[in-house]
Amino acid sequence: MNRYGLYGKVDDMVSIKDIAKQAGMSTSTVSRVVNGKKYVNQEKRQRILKLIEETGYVPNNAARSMVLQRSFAVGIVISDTFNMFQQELFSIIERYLEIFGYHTLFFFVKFEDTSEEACLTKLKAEKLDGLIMLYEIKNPVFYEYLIKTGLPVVTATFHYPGIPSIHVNEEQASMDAVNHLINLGHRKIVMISGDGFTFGRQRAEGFFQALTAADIILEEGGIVFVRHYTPEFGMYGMRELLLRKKVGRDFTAIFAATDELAIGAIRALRDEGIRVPEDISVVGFDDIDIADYINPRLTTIRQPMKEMGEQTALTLHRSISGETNKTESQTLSYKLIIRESTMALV
Amino acid sequence: MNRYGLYGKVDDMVSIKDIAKQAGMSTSTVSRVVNGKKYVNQEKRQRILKLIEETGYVPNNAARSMVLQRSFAVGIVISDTFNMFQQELFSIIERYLEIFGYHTLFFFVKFEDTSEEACLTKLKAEKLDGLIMLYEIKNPVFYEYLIKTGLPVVTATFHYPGIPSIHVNEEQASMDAVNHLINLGHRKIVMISGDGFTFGRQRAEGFFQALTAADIILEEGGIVFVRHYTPEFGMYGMRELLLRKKVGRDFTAIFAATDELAIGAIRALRDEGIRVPEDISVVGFDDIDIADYINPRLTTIRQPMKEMGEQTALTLHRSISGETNKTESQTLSYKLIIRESTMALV
DNA sequence: ATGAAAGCGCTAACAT
DNA sequence: ATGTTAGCGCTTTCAT
Repeated sequence: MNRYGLYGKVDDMVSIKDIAKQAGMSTSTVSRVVNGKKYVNQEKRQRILKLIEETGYVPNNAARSMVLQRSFAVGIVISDTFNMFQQELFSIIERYLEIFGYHTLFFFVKFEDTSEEACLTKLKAEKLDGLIMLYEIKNPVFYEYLIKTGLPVVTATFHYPGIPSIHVNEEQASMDAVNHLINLGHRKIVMISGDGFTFGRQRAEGFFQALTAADIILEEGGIVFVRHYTPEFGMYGMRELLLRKKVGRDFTAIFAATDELAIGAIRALRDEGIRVPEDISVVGFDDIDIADYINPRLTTIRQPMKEMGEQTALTLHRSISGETNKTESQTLSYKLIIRESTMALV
Repeated sequence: MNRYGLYGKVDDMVSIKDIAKQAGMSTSTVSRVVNGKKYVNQEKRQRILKLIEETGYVPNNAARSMVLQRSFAVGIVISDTFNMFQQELFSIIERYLEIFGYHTLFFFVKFEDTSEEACLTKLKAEKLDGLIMLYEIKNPVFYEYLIKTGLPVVTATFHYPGIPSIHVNEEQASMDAVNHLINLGHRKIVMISGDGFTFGRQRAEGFFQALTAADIILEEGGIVFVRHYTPEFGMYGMRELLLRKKVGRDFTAIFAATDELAIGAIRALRDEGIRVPEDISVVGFDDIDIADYINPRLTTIRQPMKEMGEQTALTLHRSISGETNKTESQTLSYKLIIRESTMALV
């Protein structure tokens, strides 16, 4: 190992000094050119530009970040097992962030307990301009740090007191989903949700409320909470429900807290020869891309992903830029998408 | 805007100086403690450790990266519209990279022409320890730069001359997939692939070869190349095929270059009332998680994702560490997974 | 309009 | 065992 890099090759990275030397000028002048400042002679500017072009010079981020005391980078905190909805969302966010001129740093948090702490440590090591949270960290210390340092933050798909968030009214949306089932004549409705995050509880809450509003009494064991919002766990959840309840007699419809849960549930039903929607209607939540391609095509709640991503990035950008228009949380509108997985009770 | 950060709050980031001052020692000593070096008095070490704990001090990455002339970060170049296979793959890679002590920087490349260039520029701005490519950059200049600088690189799922890669024998695997169909009695087989990347052509090549080996002549128009490997384009591709060919008479089976293409194809077939596998057998490629959950469950080629991810990370790590055991490319073994979407021709 | 010099936070070589 | 110092690449006063 030598100063030219670990792998024993000469690090022929060109620096601002190289450009300056070759141009016969000072680094200050080069810096001015690079940053498009005024007060540089046109000829010299051209010469430097040419040199930059030829050498492929790009300013070093770390050095830049040091002097400027900022990184032009925003962090995105996300589950390392992000689901399709989250993927689509962060792809959109990332694209907007790039438009606004930020780099994006991902902080994947794993399901283990130590991971949230590790995430905070990694965060601190960067001079982030801002942070977007797509994963609901549980440890309050994390939020305390964010608030203490005054780092601009926005959360999406969940809310934490004192931090602007972009989200949908989960309860309301879930009520709409369940009401769709009720309007179709279903009275015996069960649910699969997850115990992991707030949205899982909120969606369950909406489920309860819709039932209550329709004077339906949820039977004992009519809801299961699984560990992850994946097809696999949707399948497990459905199997559990099937053990507890008899199709037709005990339930004719099911509300899954996410599309992926719904997909797993449908498979479990199919494994038992139960047809969707003829025997059981299924409604999901999120409207991930694939929801329109599976068999049967899934009835679900569409979250306005594009708008969510855009607003999340924009809100953060405004917060970073110091536009102090008290960026409050935004509740975006969702939409019930009726497809093939639900039908009227016969 | 002030020197305390853009957003007008005091940047109470603690630095090594703060710790040193509070401890009444020099920054060198603190640095030694932070980096677990020897030659520090036990008492002092304890005191410093306590201070670090209390203040929540974490060394600044940018500064570290500057002196050390390396970042402890490896870049991952990936499509901004990465598919499920790629997602699963990079999640695994990211996990191993973390185990090896690297940060991960993502470089999303978009479909636009300018994006590859922009990616290279962003790359240069970082003092990366290494690079993993999951997206097949077309511009040779990119590779030239990598080779010229001697940056450790490994590509996964594709190969570029002179750069170690981790992959599967795409042609062979495709031949196996098609042979499965042939063994089932199918002789009239069509294909949907994409024109984007090498693997799309390789999979098509395997398709041709399997046909040739079985003395089957591919009819004109029996293969369509779509723009993206998504369900949506799988649907378009299938519709095109349906326009050209008559089910049963002209084809009884289809090979899709990816599972996502297969999923879209199946939906297009269903839209026309054509049953899978009764009327048409379908085989995909990748074995993404969802392949086992859709209806019908998909017959496909399983790529050894876990092993690919592990080997990719490991190979890069070795390359960075200077273990010069000429890390050659590795061809990993795949497996045909037979599920419900294929059946014997009746 | 341009350059010299200081300094961002950190590590390592050198001195003690 | 510990401190002093130089310097990583860059930007920005401050002179000129």
